[in-house]
This record gives sequence, structure tokens and C-alpha cells, in this order.
Amino acid sequence: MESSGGIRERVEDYLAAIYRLRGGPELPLSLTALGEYFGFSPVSIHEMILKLSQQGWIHYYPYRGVTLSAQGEAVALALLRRHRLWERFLTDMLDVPWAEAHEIAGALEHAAPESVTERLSTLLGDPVSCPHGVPIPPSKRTYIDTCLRQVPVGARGRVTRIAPESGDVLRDVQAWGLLPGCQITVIEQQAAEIVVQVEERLVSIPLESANVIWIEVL
Amino acid sequence: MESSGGIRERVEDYLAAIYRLRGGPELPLSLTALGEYFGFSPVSIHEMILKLSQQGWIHYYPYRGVTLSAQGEAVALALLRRHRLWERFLTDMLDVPWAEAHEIAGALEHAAPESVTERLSTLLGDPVSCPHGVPIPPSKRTYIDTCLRQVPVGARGRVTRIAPESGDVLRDVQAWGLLPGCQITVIEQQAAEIVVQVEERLVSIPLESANVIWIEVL
DNA sequence: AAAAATTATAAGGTACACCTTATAAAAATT
DNA sequence: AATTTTTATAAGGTGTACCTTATAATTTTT
Ligand SMILES: [Mn+2]
Ligand SMILES: [Mn+2]
Ligand SMILES: [Mn+2]
Ligand SMILES: [Mn+2]
Repeated sequence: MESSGGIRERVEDYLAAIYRLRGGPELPLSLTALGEYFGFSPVSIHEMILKLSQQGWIHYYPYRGVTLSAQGEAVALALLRRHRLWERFLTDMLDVPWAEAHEIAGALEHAAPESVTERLSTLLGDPVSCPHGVPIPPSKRTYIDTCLRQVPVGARGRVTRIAPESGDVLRDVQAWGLLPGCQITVIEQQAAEIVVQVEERLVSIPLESANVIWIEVL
Repeated sequence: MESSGGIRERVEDYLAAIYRLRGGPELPLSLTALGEYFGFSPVSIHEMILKLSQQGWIHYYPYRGVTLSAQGEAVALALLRRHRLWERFLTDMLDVPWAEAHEIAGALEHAAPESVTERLSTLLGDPVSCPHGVPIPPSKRTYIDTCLRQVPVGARGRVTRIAPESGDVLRDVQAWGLLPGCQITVIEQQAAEIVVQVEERLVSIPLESANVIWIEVL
């Protein structure tokens, strides 16, 4: 229901706001500027900043401001990319007025996973700027992957990643010879497992494990 | 930021779930069935049901279950329409796998306003069923309107509604002769007001009022 | 009618992200 | 150096929507 426990919406919005408002990567952004942007009280901003700092998304220099950590910047860029792609979709394909698109994209950016937004980028012809002229940050991943559980029978693909990682699954994946990069074909979908072909071998994968194996369908 | 105070996401999800799970309009749906659907504890479901009942979205018959009020059913149908249109978009235009589309649409359905979803319906050719074969409830409104504030200079249109309503604005709207149904042309956008032509007259509308006047651009 | 099962309610708790008021600390200005 | 302004922190509160444990009321089954 609730998007399965990724990064919270507010966290993403704060990180992207810091990216948008800051003067440069090393210039701390004052909490006052953030407070004005969001229209929240200084105390609330401060509270949230402490949390973001504890969680490693930002660096907080009291009385000076905040900068993004490497992790935080990655999240901000990913969000801004999704934001601007949705803006393009709204204005280019749905004829939503320019001024409205920004606000609506502010919600859509959190509602669709990155994989969907990458497909959207393809549909739009991989635009490089939003309707307001701002550059769209490039995608980091060069592939689009799908959870093995969702790959239709008969499809060929490449294992891209095991995520979320857990020791048990990683051991199984290794035993099955399903390491990232290897090519597979989905042979059969059963009630409790999925049969895939890896090179000459057939492997039966419990659905639970299939949930964390990601495939780029080729 | 947070979509300006409409119906809360959870309220919409509960109402649509009741619609989906019920046997018929008059057959009460047991709280147990709802609890199983959401995976929440019986106490939590009960708590939420009391709130929804107090707010008039549902009728609660203790020990028997809940039915939707007329209002509640309208919300459920609107949400299911948005849900199924987004599913169609995901599968038809983005090639998102069938099984994934449902879950993603479960978030998108709340993120885009009805007006945007109606434009999406047009783009998709007004489909009548979702990718899983379920009928898409029809749209109640036959027009798509835009807030006057967003209508570009030069556009012609028809006043559709004043919303949200407030006594002061309604009086002004009447004085200006801008009642629903009348035709207007946007003449000029200034810092604090918008000038529109109504028949032979020019009217200056403060931006504040322009926010609650809705126009079907023709 | 009694026992068992289901459903409701009471009581207390959690996380999140906002709020206000008051005080303390640091920085900037005079 | 003293004053003013800005920024931080402490303390207490709100609403939403979940949780558990325990008890009460009702319905269903025996
Ligand atoms: Mn946002
Ligand atoms: Mn933009
Ligand atoms: Mn939903
Ligand atoms: Mn469907």
C-alpha cells in the first residue's frame, strides 16, 4: 500500500529543495532559506534538518547551514529528474498548462518508481530539459529492469541486481549461478516457483527469491 | 505542497476497497473482510470506520458491516476510474508489466488531479476497461476545466464553476456577470489581476478570485 | 440455555511532520 | 565591549493512522 518503505516523500522534497536553492555544492544553504521556501516554521525546519543529518542525507553546520552528502545529492538528482520528466509529459502529451504542471509533477515525482519514469523518458524521446527550460539530470542506470517475478514466461533477459540484499538470498543466487550479468530465459511460472534457464541448466527459484532478483528484459 | 487539503489518500483507499469488496450496494461489508484486504488489525480498521462514518462517507451497522453513502460511492467511483486509466497508461504506453501496473496505479491515482486524469483518458482514446478487464467507471463531468488563473491570455472559454465556494466571491462573480455558462476571453494578465472580456464588457478580476473561477477552454 | 466465536470498545503507545512559546547561544552590528 | 539580530534548542502540543493487550457486548453454534 504505502510504497513499501523507500525514502519518505518529505525527505526527498527537502533534499531536492536544498539542491535547488543552494549556491553550489560546497556552499551551505541557510535553514532560513529553506524555511521560506517551504513556508514552515524555523523550529520545524531545524527539527527536520537534525533528522536528515543523523540519517546521513546532509551535513549540518550549525549557524552556517546545510550541504548535501553524496547520498543526499543522488536522491535529489533522481527526484529532480523524475519531476522534470513528469512536467514534460504533462505539458507535451496532456496539454496541461505550463504553470500547473510544476505543482502536479511535485506529487507524481513520488508516486511512480524510477523504472516507470525511465520508460516515460523513452516515450518522450529522452528530453533534456523541462518545459521551464531547466536541464533534466541524466539517468544513472543505463538499463531498465523488472523484478524476475514480473517477467513473462518466454522472455530472455540479463540479471542486473539483487535487491534488497539479504545474506540468504545472495548465497542462493550464487549457488544457482544467477549472478548479475548472466543471461536467462524464463521457462515456466508455477504456484510457488519460477523456472529459468541459465546457459544449459534449469533452475527453480522460489517466488520469495524471485522478488529480489532484477532482470533487464532484452 | 501537500495537495491543498482534498480527501485524504487513506480515506479514498478505504472507500474504493469497500466498493471493490462488497457484494452489492445494500450488502454491508464486514470489517473483517476489510481488515484482511488491507492487512491491518481489526482495532485499526474499526477506528478508521468510526471516523469515516462520522464524516458521512459510509454507513456503519455494528456487528453487520458498512455500506457506502452516496458521497462515499462517488469518491470510490472517481478513484477507481483514475486507477484504471493509469493502469491503461502504464501497460499501453509504457509497457509496464501487467502485474506491476496495479500497484503503481495505486499511488498515481492519488497524485494527479481528476482534470489531469481526464486529459489522460482523452490521450488513451477513452478506454472503457482496465488492462485486467474491469470496466472503467464513466466520467461524471463532460468538460475539462482549468483555473482562470492558468488560462493563457487570448484564450476563449466558458465559466464552468466557482470552487471552492465562498460568499464574498460568489457576490463578486455575480456582480461581474461571470456566472457559470457565460463565455469569456482572457485579455490581459497583470501582477495583481486578470482582465477578461464578458460579452462587450471588460472586467478586472483580482488573482485571489481568479483562483476559484474555473473555465473550460474552447 | 449455555458455550463458543465473533465483533466492539477501552486504554495506552508509536512514528511522522507539522505547530507555538520561551530561552539560550552565537554572530553581526554598532 | 556592548547591543542587537540571528540561529539553535527545550518543552509541550496537534492530527493522522497505524500498533498491542485487555475487556465487554453481541451473535452464532452447540
Ligand atoms: Mn514533491
Ligand atoms: Mn520545470
Ligand atoms: Mn491508492
Ligand atoms: Mn485493473
